[in-house]
This record gives sequence, C-alpha cells and structure tokens, in this order.
Amino acid sequence: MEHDLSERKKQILKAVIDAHIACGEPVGSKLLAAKGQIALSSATIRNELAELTEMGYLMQPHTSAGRVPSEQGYRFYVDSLMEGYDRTATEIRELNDLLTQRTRQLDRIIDDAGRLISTLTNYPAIAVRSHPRSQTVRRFNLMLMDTYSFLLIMVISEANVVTKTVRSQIPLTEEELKTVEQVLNRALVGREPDQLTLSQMMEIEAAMGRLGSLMSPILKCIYEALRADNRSDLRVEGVDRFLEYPEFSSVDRLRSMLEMLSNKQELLEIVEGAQGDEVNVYIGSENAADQSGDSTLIFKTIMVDGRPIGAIGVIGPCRMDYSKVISTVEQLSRGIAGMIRAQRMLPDPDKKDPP
Amino acid sequence: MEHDLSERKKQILKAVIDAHIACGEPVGSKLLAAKGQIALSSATIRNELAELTEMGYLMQPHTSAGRVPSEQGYRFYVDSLMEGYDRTATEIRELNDLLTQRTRQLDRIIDDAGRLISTLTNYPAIAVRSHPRSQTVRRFNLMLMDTYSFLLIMVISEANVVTKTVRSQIPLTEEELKTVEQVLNRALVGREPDQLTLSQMMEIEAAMGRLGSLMSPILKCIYEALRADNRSDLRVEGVDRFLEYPEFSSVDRLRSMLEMLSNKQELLEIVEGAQGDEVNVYIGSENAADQSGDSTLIFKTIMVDGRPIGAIGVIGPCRMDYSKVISTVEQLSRGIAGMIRAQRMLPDPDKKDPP
DNA sequence: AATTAGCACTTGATCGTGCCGAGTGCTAAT
DNA sequence: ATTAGCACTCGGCACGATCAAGTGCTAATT
Repeated sequence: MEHDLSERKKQILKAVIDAHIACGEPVGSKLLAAKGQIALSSATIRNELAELTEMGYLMQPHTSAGRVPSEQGYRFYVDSLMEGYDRTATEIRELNDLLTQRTRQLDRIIDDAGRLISTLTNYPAIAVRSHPRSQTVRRFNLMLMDTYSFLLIMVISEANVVTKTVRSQIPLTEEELKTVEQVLNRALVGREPDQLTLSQMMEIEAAMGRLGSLMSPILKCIYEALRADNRSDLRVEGVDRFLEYPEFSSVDRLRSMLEMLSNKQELLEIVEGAQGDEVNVYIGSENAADQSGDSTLIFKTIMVDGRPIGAIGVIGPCRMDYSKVISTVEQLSRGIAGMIRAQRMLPDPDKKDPP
Repeated sequence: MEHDLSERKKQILKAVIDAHIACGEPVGSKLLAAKGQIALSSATIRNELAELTEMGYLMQPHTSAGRVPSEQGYRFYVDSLMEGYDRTATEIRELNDLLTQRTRQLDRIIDDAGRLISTLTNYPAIAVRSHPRSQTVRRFNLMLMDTYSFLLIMVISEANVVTKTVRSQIPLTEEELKTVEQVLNRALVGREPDQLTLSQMMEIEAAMGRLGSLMSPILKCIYEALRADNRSDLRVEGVDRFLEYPEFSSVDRLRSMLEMLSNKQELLEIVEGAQGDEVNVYIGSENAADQSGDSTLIFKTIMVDGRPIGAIGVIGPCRMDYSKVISTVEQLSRGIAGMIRAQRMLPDPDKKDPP
C-alpha cells in the first residue's frame, strides 16, 4: 500500500495497466518488452512482474497467463500513475453544445448530460437529480382558469416551479383568489410541511373566508409538490454499451450489471452518500452496488452554491479508460454547475464558473 | 392463412403454443399426449403436428426436436385462439394504487405506468409521451421575481404548464409587467410559432413600450417551450428482465434487443405511426424495430378525447404470455386515459371512463 | 550484482470424437 | 381412422489430445 515502489516498478505497472485498458487482455512480459516502452528484456520484466504480483498490484488469471491489474493496482494507477486526458476537438464541441443551451429545465439538462457522457466515454452512464435537503415554497401564485378551477403555481427555486390545477366546488372570482393567494404567501412561504400545526391550518382556513374549503386540496398539492420534487431520480443511459466490452460478454456478468443498474435505490444511496468536491472512483469491490466486484463506478456530484443538486457518472469494467472518464466527468459536472448558476437569474458577481 | 384448420388442429395448435409459452422449449408429441389436454395418442398428434408444420403454423428447430410456433402460428393464436386473462387480486391492487393517485404530472404518470407494466408482465416495458399535433400557449402570466427578473408562466394545456425565468437589462415594475402580460395574452394566445410574422412582432414590441427589449427573449422562451414539449419522449423500463428468458440468454440476442431499445427514434416512429384504438401486436418480423425478428412488441396508444397523448407497452420474446400482456396493456392504458381525463378539471359529464 | 538467454512446465482454449436421448416419420397392425 | 413399434436423425455433452502463450528457474553474460 505504501509508496515503496521503485521508479522502474511504477513504470512497468503503468505500462501493464495502460496496455490492459487498451486491449482488455492479460498482458505478458514479452508484449511489454516488444512495445519499446520499456528498455528491458522480457526476463527482467518477468521478475518485476512477479514482484508486483507478490505485492498485490497485479494478478494472474491462471498460471500461464499474463498479468491483469488487481483492484489495488487500479487504485494506485488512479491515485498516482495516471496521466491527464486530451480531449479531441469534436468532443469539445459536443460539450460546448450542451453547455451553451441555457434555457432548459434542470431535469432535461442532467438527462442530456447523462446521454452525452455515455456517448463521450462509451460506457453506460448514470444521471441523478438529487432532492434538496429541505424544501419550501418561496412564493405562491394563483391563476383563475375558469369559474370552477384555478392554477396553483408554486415557486420552489429559480429552476423549479411546480404547477397544479385545483378544482373548486364553488364558483371563484379573481378577487377572492387574490385573497387566497395573499393568505398562502403570508402563512406558508418558507414553511416546511412538517412544521405546520393543526391550529395554524385552522387559522389559514379562517383567513380564506368563503373559500376555506379550498385549503385542504391546496395543502395536499403543496405537500405533493414538495414531496414529488423530493424524490431523487436516477436515470441510466446507454446500457447497450456494456456489450462492447469483452468482460461483460458472458451472460452472467451482464446479468449482474443490469441488475445493479436496475437497483436504483442502492445506487442513489451511494451517489448521495458521497462527498461532493471530488470525482469519486469506486473500483471493483469498492463499488458496493455491484455484488460481483467486477465493475467500476465513477461519478461526481454537481455542486451549485455549496449544495448538491445532482450527479453524473459512468459504470464500466474495472479496466476502464480512467483518465478519459475522470476528466470527462469532472468537466461536464463543472460545466453543468456553471450553467445552472448562470441560469439562476440573480446576479452573483462574486462567483465565477470554473474553467 | 385461411381458417382451414379443423377443430382438432386448432386444439392441438393451441396446446402447443400454450405449452411453449409456459416452458419455453420445443414441445413434442409425447408431451402433449401425456398432458391429458388431448385425448389422442402421440402418433396421431405427430401426424397433425406434421401437417401444422407443413401449413406453416409450427416450425422444427431441427429434425429431431419438438415443434415451436412460427410467427404465423403466434399470429393465429393471438387473433383466434387465445383465452382471456384473469388478473390476480394483488395485480388488481397494484393497478388501482397507480390509478388512484390523481394529482400527478403527465410525465410521471406515464413513467410509473411503464414501471408498473414491466413489473406486472415481467417484460421490459416502453413508455412514450407523445407530442401533441400542434401546440399553442393558452395563456401567459408574468410574475416579478426581483427588480431585474421575472417568471414567465405559459399554460399550454391543463396538464402542461411551462415556466421560465427571464432576466431583464432594465429595472422592472409590477405595473409594466402587467402591461406586457396583457400584450402577450392579446397577441400570442392560440398562435402557433410559425404563424407569427415580422410585422406582428414589431407591433408587439411597440405595444410593450419601454420594455420592448424584452420581446426577443420572451419569444425565444415561448418557442422553446412549445418546441421542448413537442419532442416525444420514450423511456424503457426493466431491461434486466430480458435475462429471465432463455431465448435471450445468448449475448448476441441480448445485444440486438438492447440495440433495438436504444434506437428510440425508430421505436417512436412505430408507436406513433400506429392507430390508437387497439392493442397493437407486432410478432417477430412484424416488429420493424428489431432486425433479428425474434421479439414481439405489444403496445397501445393512450387516447384522451380522441387524441393520442402517449403509449405504453412491452417488448419480449415471441413466446410471450400474450393474453396476460394484452389485457394488462389494455387495462392500464385505459386506466391512464381515464385518470388524465379526471385530472383535467374541466368537468365533461358526457364522457365516462371505460370500466 | 544486475541483466539476459534458454528451457522445461503449466494451463486454458480449441477442436474432433463418440455416446446419449429426445423426437421424428413411416409402416404395419388394430 | 387411430395406434403401436421401430429405425433414423441430430443437437448436446463429456472426454481427450493438441496447441500456444506465458511463466519460473537456472545458467551464462555484461
């Protein structure tokens, strides 16, 4: 675990992992010697490989096979060995395309980001829209639709406005509705649903006068709006990409992957349980959602003004193009955060989008 | 193709298909004779099977295997042979649970319906939200957020209200905003975006007075709101269920299934191209989305007031529990239609939900 | 002392072989 | 018209031989 690897060992380890990431097969000493990366004979490399195996960085599927990185090996690679990734021009353009479309709903942005990241990395992607910690309605607005129904508009946040149609048993007028609107704004703005007591509800009902009977359906709507938006949502994009990787070409592996992805609850818990500022990389058994321990989960929480609003990431084999994926996830999540900040119309000049 | 099947042949064909649907393996004469369904010896059954095979209703995977229904066989089964399905009490409860939750957004309803139908049938499900033919804003409402921004609320239909935040370069007052609101409601309600000419836009800008500069961002929002909602959306739920069926246990089959499901465009075209009043059953090669011709697509459009608003269905192997799936799709789509009708608060007493 | 060449050994993958059983088609008997 | 019986076909599976890749070890080399 400690950094007790000689420079040469690191070089060889990196070469093994790079090669394995590229081709997916166990890599042997001969191949490494031939590639020219390392100026040593295969025999010497063999000795080093044996030691790296001893130390737990590599594994042999069987006695006469090449070496494959172990979890520990991947971990070390990700932490210390990996180089940055150079994005191609096309990729940059696609990223920008997404990020310049400003006037879109949060759901759609995150959804599209999932799709995009799946395309860019060629792995199945997950996109999560988190529930905010505690939510309240910032402002109510009522709009008469016809004599017996009105639209209840609830501004929860800049990017999140919920509307519901409410039907009344008794005829409505504009003026009465205005009164109700004022009552709601005075009594319920900034209130969490579980802070509301029965006596308060009675007061509200009284204040609403002739339209007191509307209180109950309205409160129900509010409760549902806050609740509905409270439910986190996880989407999976591009499962079919699993099939491109030989490690999942066995039906059993595939099954365990698909089962993991359909177990959205657990994935959500993992994603929401992670702290936000870093790209999270769970290799093999570190990825608790996957029983088989043969997959890697990479994701990053999207932070806006210090609060998590969602997350995007990918799932793939342990043999993953880590540098590319990590930098893509990093960049895209930052881009989305910036985009959402920009979409909030309140100007906040002291905050700048990260590059 | 004609109904030139003797009663006995029909009976045997039905027995073969039922058995095959139940167990998934080719069924032989012996099995049928043993099952007691048919009071004939295996030899006689063999002769009938041979004729049914001749006629194209059955197939033999190889010389010494039992028979498997052909597409034509399934088609005949679905059209003439199949019995109705008796829903269990639990299933009825689940259906009702979904259908009694009234105050939810269209998107979520259809989404959940997809999930539910996938659970009930145990096949992967598709859920489509269709775009309406032509859309217009029914009503505009502006809400001041702060001095430099306001909320633009567009009522497109009862179940579809879009909100966007618009930022202004110049300070805003409540009164000016009311004026703009009136201008919008007078000039743009019921207008399709491509009916709007430049000269009309100029008039609007003039009518908006000091806030004329807001016209362009507002129009952009309107355009996007109508457009965004115009995009049909197809979701797939429960892909992992493919793995439960032996016909998809080969990776290649699985690949073609997943590829089909990720080709949302084509699926959408099929679903939106179908007429609405019936459950559509595309067996094998009839399902154009699937190159392999080894899957069946069953779906039904959800009609509300004569217009399609979406669709739900399932995808599975040709060997499918047709009667169960068809009745589930049927029932659920009707239920959803009824639910949405109920959600539209405008009372329409002359229409009743189908049972 | 470190590196390299050479060689015997291990082991999964591949391919051909033969056996088994399920199911058929046909013929002859009922 | 139905059924019993029988020879035949063909996929699936287990077994075994062969192959190639890659190793670990020892002895030679720098």
